[in-house]
Amino acid sequence: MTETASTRDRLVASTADLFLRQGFSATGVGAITAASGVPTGSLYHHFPGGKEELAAEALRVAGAGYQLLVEAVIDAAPDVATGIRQSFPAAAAVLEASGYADACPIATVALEVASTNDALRRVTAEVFEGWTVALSSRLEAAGLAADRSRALALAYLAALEGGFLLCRASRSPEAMAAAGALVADAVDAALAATA
Amino acid sequence: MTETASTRDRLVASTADLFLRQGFSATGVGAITAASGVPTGSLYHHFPGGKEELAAEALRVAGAGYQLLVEAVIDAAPDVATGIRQSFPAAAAVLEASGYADACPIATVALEVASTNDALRRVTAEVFEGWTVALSSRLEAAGLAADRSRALALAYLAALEGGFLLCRASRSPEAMAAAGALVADAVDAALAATA
DNA sequence: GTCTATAATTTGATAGAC
DNA sequence: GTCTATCAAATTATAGAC
Repeated sequence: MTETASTRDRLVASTADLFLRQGFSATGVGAITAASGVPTGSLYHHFPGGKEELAAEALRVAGAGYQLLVEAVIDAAPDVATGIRQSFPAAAAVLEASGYADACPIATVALEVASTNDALRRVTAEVFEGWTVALSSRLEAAGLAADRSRALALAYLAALEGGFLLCRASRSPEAMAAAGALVADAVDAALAATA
Repeated sequence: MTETASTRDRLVASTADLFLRQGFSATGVGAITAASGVPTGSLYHHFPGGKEELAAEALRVAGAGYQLLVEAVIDAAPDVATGIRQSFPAAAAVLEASGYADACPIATVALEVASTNDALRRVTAEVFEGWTVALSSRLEAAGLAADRSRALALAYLAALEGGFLLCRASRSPEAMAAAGALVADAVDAALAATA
Protein backbone atom coordinates (compact mmCIF):
# COMPACT_ATOMS: atom_id res chain seq x y z
CA MET A 1 0.00 0.00 0.00
CA THR A 2 1.40 3.35 -1.05
CA GLU A 3 1.41 5.96 1.67
CA THR A 4 1.05 9.54 0.60
CA ALA A 5 3.80 11.66 2.09
CA SER A 6 2.64 13.79 4.98
CA THR A 7 2.52 17.55 4.72
CA ARG A 8 5.48 17.74 7.04
CA ASP A 9 7.50 15.26 5.00
CA ARG A 10 6.76 17.08 1.77
CA LEU A 11 7.99 20.34 3.30
CA VAL A 12 11.22 18.73 4.47
CA ALA A 13 11.83 16.96 1.16
CA SER A 14 11.20 20.09 -0.93
CA THR A 15 13.41 22.17 1.33
CA ALA A 16 16.26 19.66 1.14
CA ASP A 17 15.95 19.55 -2.63
CA LEU A 18 16.03 23.33 -2.97
CA PHE A 19 18.99 23.60 -0.59
CA LEU A 20 20.91 21.13 -2.75
CA ARG A 21 20.61 23.38 -5.80
CA GLN A 22 20.37 26.90 -4.39
CA GLY A 23 21.47 26.88 -0.78
CA PHE A 24 19.79 28.53 2.18
CA SER A 25 19.52 32.25 1.47
CA ALA A 26 18.42 31.90 -2.13
CA THR A 27 15.63 29.53 -1.13
CA GLY A 28 12.66 31.62 -0.06
CA VAL A 29 9.79 30.32 2.00
CA GLY A 30 7.62 31.01 -1.02
CA ALA A 31 9.69 28.65 -3.16
CA ILE A 32 9.35 25.93 -0.54
CA THR A 33 5.57 26.24 -0.29
CA ALA A 34 5.29 26.32 -4.07
CA ALA A 35 7.51 23.24 -4.56
CA SER A 36 5.76 21.24 -1.85
CA GLY A 37 2.24 22.44 -2.55
CA VAL A 38 1.88 23.30 1.12
CA PRO A 39 0.30 26.65 2.11
CA THR A 40 2.27 29.14 4.14
CA GLY A 41 0.11 28.69 7.22
CA SER A 42 0.71 24.93 7.30
CA LEU A 43 4.45 25.45 7.18
CA TYR A 44 4.35 27.59 10.31
CA HIS A 45 1.97 25.11 11.94
CA HIS A 46 4.47 22.25 11.54
CA PHE A 47 7.53 24.43 12.06
CA PRO A 48 6.73 27.28 14.47
CA GLY A 49 10.36 28.31 14.26
CA GLY A 50 9.85 29.12 10.60
CA LYS A 51 12.47 28.81 7.92
CA GLU A 52 15.30 28.13 10.36
CA GLU A 53 13.56 25.24 12.11
CA LEU A 54 12.54 23.72 8.79
CA ALA A 55 16.08 24.14 7.50
CA ALA A 56 17.53 22.32 10.50
CA GLU A 57 15.21 19.37 9.93
CA ALA A 58 15.92 19.32 6.19
CA LEU A 59 19.67 19.28 6.83
CA ARG A 60 19.35 16.41 9.31
CA VAL A 61 17.13 14.33 7.03
CA ALA A 62 19.22 15.00 3.92
CA GLY A 63 22.38 14.29 5.88
CA ALA A 64 21.06 10.96 7.14
CA GLY A 65 19.92 10.02 3.65
CA TYR A 66 23.26 10.81 2.09
CA GLN A 67 25.04 8.81 4.78
CA LEU A 68 22.95 5.77 3.87
CA LEU A 69 23.83 6.29 0.22
CA VAL A 70 27.57 6.49 0.83
CA GLU A 71 27.47 3.55 3.22
CA ALA A 72 25.63 1.50 0.62
CA VAL A 73 28.29 2.21 -2.02
CA ILE A 74 31.12 1.34 0.35
CA ASP A 75 29.47 -1.73 1.87
CA ALA A 76 28.58 -3.13 -1.55
CA ALA A 77 32.28 -3.40 -2.41
CA PRO A 78 34.30 -6.51 -1.45
CA ASP A 79 36.32 -4.47 1.07
CA VAL A 80 36.48 -0.93 2.48
CA ALA A 81 39.46 0.14 0.40
CA THR A 82 37.70 -0.86 -2.81
CA GLY A 83 34.50 0.81 -1.67
CA ILE A 84 36.32 4.05 -0.91
CA ARG A 85 38.06 3.96 -4.28
CA GLN A 86 34.80 3.36 -6.12
CA SER A 87 32.87 6.05 -4.29
CA PHE A 88 34.67 8.86 -6.11
CA PRO A 89 33.81 7.82 -9.68
CA ALA A 90 30.33 7.02 -8.37
CA ALA A 91 29.95 10.57 -7.04
CA ALA A 92 31.36 11.95 -10.29
CA ALA A 93 28.86 9.92 -12.30
CA VAL A 94 25.92 11.28 -10.30
CA LEU A 95 27.32 14.79 -10.75
CA GLU A 96 27.57 14.47 -14.51
CA ALA A 97 24.17 12.79 -14.85
CA SER A 98 22.53 15.65 -12.96
CA GLY A 99 24.23 18.45 -14.85
CA TYR A 100 26.58 19.00 -11.90
CA ALA A 101 23.71 19.71 -9.53
CA ASP A 102 23.48 16.63 -7.30
CA ALA A 103 26.43 16.87 -4.96
CA CYS A 104 26.64 17.12 -1.18
CA PRO A 105 23.17 18.03 0.12
CA ILE A 106 24.42 20.22 2.94
CA ALA A 107 27.74 21.73 1.78
CA THR A 108 26.33 24.95 0.31
CA VAL A 109 24.23 25.65 3.39
CA ALA A 110 27.12 24.68 5.67
CA LEU A 111 29.33 27.39 4.18
CA GLU A 112 26.50 29.93 4.13
CA VAL A 113 25.70 29.54 7.81
CA ALA A 114 29.20 28.83 9.16
CA SER A 115 29.69 32.42 10.32
CA THR A 116 26.10 33.66 10.35
CA ASN A 117 23.81 31.15 12.09
CA ASP A 118 25.25 29.10 14.91
CA ALA A 119 22.21 26.86 15.38
CA LEU A 120 22.31 25.70 11.76
CA ARG A 121 26.09 25.55 11.81
CA ARG A 122 25.87 23.03 14.64
CA VAL A 123 23.45 20.90 12.66
CA THR A 124 25.86 20.74 9.72
CA ALA A 125 28.70 19.88 12.10
CA GLU A 126 26.66 17.01 13.56
CA VAL A 127 25.91 15.64 10.10
CA PHE A 128 29.58 15.75 9.07
CA GLU A 129 30.57 14.12 12.37
CA GLY A 130 28.08 11.32 11.76
CA TRP A 131 29.58 10.65 8.35
CA THR A 132 33.08 10.74 9.79
CA VAL A 133 32.23 8.20 12.50
CA ALA A 134 30.47 5.90 10.03
CA LEU A 135 33.51 5.79 7.75
CA SER A 136 36.04 5.69 10.55
CA SER A 137 34.37 2.66 12.14
CA ARG A 138 34.64 0.78 8.86
CA LEU A 139 38.36 1.54 8.61
CA GLU A 140 38.85 0.39 12.18
CA ALA A 141 37.01 -2.83 11.41
CA ALA A 142 39.47 -3.34 8.56
CA GLY A 143 42.34 -3.23 11.02
CA LEU A 144 43.42 0.40 11.29
CA ALA A 145 44.07 2.15 14.61
CA ALA A 146 41.34 4.50 15.83
CA ASP A 147 43.24 7.76 15.37
CA ARG A 148 44.51 6.73 11.94
CA SER A 149 40.99 5.70 10.94
CA ARG A 150 39.53 9.03 11.96
CA ALA A 151 42.24 11.00 10.18
CA LEU A 152 41.68 9.03 6.98
CA ALA A 153 37.92 9.44 7.27
CA LEU A 154 38.28 13.20 7.61
CA ALA A 155 40.70 13.37 4.70
CA TYR A 156 38.27 11.29 2.64
CA LEU A 157 35.41 13.65 3.40
CA ALA A 158 37.51 16.74 2.71
CA ALA A 159 38.60 15.32 -0.64
CA LEU A 160 35.02 14.43 -1.57
CA GLU A 161 33.66 17.84 -0.57
CA GLY A 162 36.49 19.72 -2.26
CA GLY A 163 36.00 17.54 -5.31
CA PHE A 164 32.30 18.45 -5.41
CA LEU A 165 33.14 22.14 -5.22
CA LEU A 166 35.78 22.12 -7.97
CA CYS A 167 33.75 19.82 -10.23
CA ARG A 168 30.56 21.88 -9.91
CA ALA A 169 32.46 25.09 -10.68
CA SER A 170 34.34 23.66 -13.66
CA ARG A 171 31.62 21.28 -14.82
CA SER A 172 34.26 18.62 -15.19
CA PRO A 173 34.88 15.38 -13.25
CA GLU A 174 38.64 15.91 -13.35
CA ALA A 175 39.11 17.12 -9.79
CA MET A 176 37.05 14.31 -8.27
CA ALA A 177 39.20 11.71 -10.02
CA ALA A 178 42.44 13.34 -8.88
CA ALA A 179 41.30 13.77 -5.28
CA GLY A 180 39.84 10.26 -5.18
CA ALA A 181 42.97 8.57 -6.46
CA LEU A 182 45.05 10.28 -3.83
CA VAL A 183 42.77 9.22 -0.96
CA ALA A 184 42.29 5.69 -2.26
CA ASP A 185 46.05 5.20 -2.60
CA ALA A 186 46.56 6.43 0.97
CA VAL A 187 43.94 4.00 2.28
CA ASP A 188 45.58 1.12 0.40
CA ALA A 189 48.96 2.03 1.84
CA ALA A 190 47.61 2.33 5.38
CA LEU A 191 45.90 -1.05 5.19
CA ALA A 192 48.93 -2.70 3.58
CA ALA A 193 51.09 -1.53 6.48
CA THR A 194 48.89 -3.40 8.97
CA ALA A 195 48.62 -6.59 6.94
CA MET B 1 51.87 59.23 -0.39
CA THR B 2 48.82 57.34 0.72
CA GLU B 3 46.18 56.99 -1.94
CA THR B 4 42.60 56.91 -0.80
CA ALA B 5 40.82 53.91 -2.28
CA SER B 6 38.53 54.80 -5.14
CA THR B 7 34.80 54.43 -4.86
CA ARG B 8 34.96 51.50 -7.20
CA ASP B 9 37.71 49.79 -5.20
CA ARG B 10 35.84 50.26 -1.94
CA LEU B 11 32.76 48.63 -3.47
CA VAL B 12 34.76 45.66 -4.67
CA ALA B 13 36.62 45.25 -1.38
CA SER B 14 33.46 45.44 0.74
CA THR B 15 31.67 42.99 -1.53
CA ALA B 16 34.51 40.49 -1.39
CA ASP B 17 34.63 40.79 2.40
CA LEU B 18 30.89 40.21 2.76
CA PHE B 19 31.00 37.25 0.36
CA LEU B 20 33.71 35.65 2.48
CA ARG B 21 31.47 35.64 5.56
CA GLN B 22 27.94 35.43 4.17
CA GLY B 23 28.04 34.37 0.56
CA PHE B 24 26.18 35.86 -2.38
CA SER B 25 22.46 35.63 -1.63
CA ALA B 26 22.70 36.74 1.98
CA THR B 27 24.67 39.82 0.96
CA GLY B 28 22.22 42.51 -0.05
CA VAL B 29 23.09 45.55 -2.10
CA GLY B 30 22.17 47.57 0.95
CA ALA B 31 24.79 45.83 3.05
CA ILE B 32 27.42 46.53 0.41
CA THR B 33 26.61 50.23 0.19
CA ALA B 34 26.55 50.48 3.99
CA ALA B 35 29.87 48.67 4.43
CA SER B 36 31.60 50.68 1.71
CA GLY B 37 29.99 54.02 2.46
CA VAL B 38 29.03 54.31 -1.21
CA PRO B 39 25.52 55.44 -2.15
CA THR B 40 23.27 53.17 -4.18
CA GLY B 41 23.41 55.36 -7.23
CA SER B 42 27.20 55.28 -7.35
CA LEU B 43 27.18 51.50 -7.28
CA TYR B 44 25.03 51.35 -10.38
CA HIS B 45 27.15 54.04 -12.02
CA HIS B 46 30.31 51.94 -11.67
CA PHE B 47 28.56 48.62 -12.19
CA PRO B 48 25.60 49.07 -14.58
CA GLY B 49 25.06 45.32 -14.39
CA GLY B 50 24.23 45.71 -10.71
CA LYS B 51 24.89 43.12 -8.07
CA GLU B 52 25.92 40.42 -10.54
CA GLU B 53 28.55 42.54 -12.29
CA LEU B 54 29.93 43.72 -8.97
CA ALA B 55 29.99 40.14 -7.70
CA ALA B 56 31.96 38.97 -10.72
CA GLU B 57 34.59 41.64 -10.16
CA ALA B 58 34.77 40.93 -6.42
CA LEU B 59 35.29 37.21 -7.10
CA ARG B 60 38.06 37.91 -9.60
CA VAL B 61 39.87 40.36 -7.32
CA ALA B 62 39.50 38.18 -4.22
CA GLY B 63 40.60 35.16 -6.22
CA ALA B 64 43.73 36.91 -7.50
CA GLY B 65 44.54 38.13 -4.01
CA TYR B 66 44.20 34.71 -2.48
CA GLN B 67 46.39 33.22 -5.19
CA LEU B 68 49.15 35.67 -4.29
CA LEU B 69 48.79 34.69 -0.63
CA VAL B 70 49.05 30.95 -1.29
CA GLU B 71 51.93 31.47 -3.71
CA ALA B 72 53.76 33.53 -1.09
CA VAL B 73 53.40 30.77 1.51
CA ILE B 74 54.62 28.11 -0.89
CA ASP B 75 57.44 30.14 -2.41
CA ALA B 76 58.73 31.18 1.02
CA ALA B 77 59.50 27.53 1.82
CA PRO B 78 62.84 25.95 0.82
CA ASP B 79 61.04 23.70 -1.69
CA VAL B 80 57.54 23.11 -3.09
CA ALA B 81 56.90 20.00 -1.02
CA THR B 82 57.67 21.83 2.20
CA GLY B 83 55.61 24.79 1.10
CA ILE B 84 52.62 22.59 0.36
CA ARG B 85 52.95 20.85 3.70
CA GLN B 86 53.16 24.14 5.58
CA SER B 87 50.22 25.72 3.79
CA PHE B 88 47.67 23.56 5.62
CA PRO B 89 48.64 24.52 9.18
CA ALA B 90 48.98 28.08 7.90
CA ALA B 91 45.40 28.01 6.60
CA ALA B 92 44.23 26.42 9.84
CA ALA B 93 45.95 29.13 11.87
CA VAL B 94 44.19 31.89 9.91
CA LEU B 95 40.90 30.05 10.37
CA GLU B 96 41.27 29.81 14.13
CA ALA B 97 42.52 33.39 14.48
CA SER B 98 39.45 34.68 12.63
CA GLY B 99 36.91 32.61 14.53
CA TYR B 100 36.63 30.23 11.57
CA ALA B 101 35.54 33.00 9.22
CA ASP B 102 38.55 33.65 6.97
CA ALA B 103 38.67 30.72 4.60
CA CYS B 104 38.40 30.50 0.82
CA PRO B 105 37.04 33.84 -0.42
CA ILE B 106 35.02 32.34 -3.25
CA ALA B 107 33.96 28.85 -2.12
CA THR B 108 30.60 29.81 -0.61
CA VAL B 109 29.61 31.83 -3.65
CA ALA B 110 30.91 29.11 -5.97
CA LEU B 111 28.52 26.55 -4.47
CA GLU B 112 25.65 29.03 -4.38
CA VAL B 113 25.89 29.92 -8.06
CA ALA B 114 27.04 26.53 -9.45
CA SER B 115 23.53 25.60 -10.57
CA THR B 116 21.82 29.00 -10.57
CA ASN B 117 24.00 31.60 -12.32
CA ASP B 118 26.21 30.46 -15.16
CA ALA B 119 28.02 33.77 -15.62
CA LEU B 120 29.22 33.80 -12.01
CA ARG B 121 29.85 30.06 -12.10
CA ARG B 122 32.30 30.63 -14.95
CA VAL B 123 34.12 33.30 -12.96
CA THR B 124 34.60 30.90 -10.03
CA ALA B 125 35.81 28.21 -12.45
CA GLU B 126 38.38 30.61 -13.90
CA VAL B 127 39.68 31.51 -10.46
CA PHE B 128 40.05 27.86 -9.47
CA GLU B 129 41.75 27.11 -12.78
CA GLY B 130 44.22 29.93 -12.17
CA TRP B 131 45.11 28.50 -8.78
CA THR B 132 45.47 25.04 -10.27
CA VAL B 133 47.85 26.22 -12.98
CA ALA B 134 49.93 28.24 -10.51
CA LEU B 135 50.46 25.24 -8.27
CA SER B 136 50.85 22.76 -11.10
CA SER B 137 53.61 24.81 -12.70
CA ARG B 138 55.55 24.76 -9.41
CA LEU B 139 55.28 20.97 -9.21
CA GLU B 140 56.45 20.67 -12.80
CA ALA B 141 59.41 22.91 -12.03
CA ALA B 142 60.26 20.50 -9.21
CA GLY B 143 60.50 17.66 -11.71
CA LEU B 144 57.04 16.11 -11.96
CA ALA B 145 55.36 15.29 -15.26
CA ALA B 146 52.67 17.70 -16.44
CA ASP B 147 49.68 15.39 -15.96
CA ARG B 148 50.90 14.23 -12.57
CA SER B 149 51.48 17.85 -11.53
CA ARG B 150 47.99 18.86 -12.52
CA ALA B 151 46.37 15.93 -10.74
CA LEU B 152 48.30 16.71 -7.54
CA ALA B 153 47.41 20.39 -7.79
CA LEU B 154 43.71 19.55 -8.11
CA ALA B 155 43.88 17.10 -5.22
CA TYR B 156 45.66 19.75 -3.15
CA LEU B 157 42.94 22.29 -3.86
CA ALA B 158 40.16 19.81 -3.18
CA ALA B 159 41.73 18.88 0.16
CA LEU B 160 42.17 22.52 1.11
CA GLU B 161 38.60 23.45 0.16
CA GLY B 162 37.12 20.39 1.82
CA GLY B 163 39.23 21.12 4.86
CA PHE B 164 37.87 24.67 5.01
CA LEU B 165 34.31 23.37 4.84
CA LEU B 166 34.70 20.75 7.57
CA CYS B 167 36.73 23.03 9.82
CA ARG B 168 34.29 25.92 9.55
CA ALA B 169 31.36 23.62 10.34
CA SER B 170 33.04 21.91 13.28
CA ARG B 171 35.05 24.91 14.45
CA SER B 172 38.05 22.64 14.77
CA PRO B 173 41.32 22.47 12.80
CA GLU B 174 41.29 18.66 12.88
CA ALA B 175 40.10 18.07 9.31
CA MET B 176 42.62 20.47 7.78
CA ALA B 177 45.48 18.66 9.51
CA ALA B 178 44.26 15.26 8.34
CA ALA B 179 43.68 16.37 4.76
CA GLY B 180 46.96 18.26 4.63
CA ALA B 181 49.06 15.37 5.88
CA LEU B 182 47.58 13.10 3.23
CA VAL B 183 48.33 15.53 0.38
CA ALA B 184 51.77 16.44 1.65
CA ASP B 185 52.76 12.78 1.96
CA ALA B 186 51.57 12.15 -1.61
CA VAL B 187 53.63 15.07 -2.90
CA ASP B 188 56.70 13.81 -1.07
CA ALA B 189 56.22 10.33 -2.54
CA ALA B 190 55.71 11.67 -6.06
CA LEU B 191 58.86 13.80 -5.90
CA ALA B 192 60.90 11.01 -4.33
CA ALA B 193 59.97 8.74 -7.23
CA THR B 194 61.53 11.18 -9.72
CA ALA B 195 64.70 11.82 -7.71
C1' DG C 1 -4.62 20.38 10.71
C1' DT C 2 -5.51 23.38 6.28
C1' DC C 3 -5.76 27.44 3.81
C1' DT C 4 -6.28 32.65 2.44
C1' DA C 5 -5.26 37.23 3.21
C1' DT C 6 -2.24 40.38 4.64
C1' DA C 7 1.15 42.77 7.52
C1' DA C 8 5.90 44.59 7.99
C1' DT C 9 10.22 44.69 6.10
C1' DT C 10 13.78 44.19 2.77
C1' DT C 11 15.15 43.32 -1.82
C1' DG C 12 17.50 44.89 -6.37
C1' DA C 13 17.14 48.62 -9.17
C1' DT C 14 15.97 53.42 -11.22
C1' DA C 15 15.25 58.62 -11.78
C1' DG C 16 16.95 62.68 -11.62
C1' DA C 17 18.93 66.68 -8.98
C1' DC C 18 23.48 68.27 -8.01
C1' DG D 1 30.96 61.17 -10.79
C1' DT D 2 27.96 61.66 -6.33
C1' DC D 3 23.94 61.33 -3.79
C1' DT D 4 18.76 61.21 -2.35
C1' DA D 5 14.32 59.66 -3.00
C1' DT D 6 11.67 56.22 -4.48
C1' DC D 7 9.60 52.25 -6.99
C1' DA D 8 7.92 47.47 -7.72
C1' DA D 9 8.61 43.04 -6.22
C1' DA D 10 9.85 39.66 -3.01
C1' DT D 11 10.90 38.55 1.74
C1' DT D 12 9.55 36.13 6.41
C1' DA D 13 5.95 35.78 9.29
C1' DT D 14 1.14 36.29 11.39
C1' DA D 15 -4.08 36.37 11.92
C1' DG D 16 -7.89 34.10 11.72
C1' DA D 17 -11.61 31.69 9.02
C1' DC D 18 -12.62 26.99 7.97
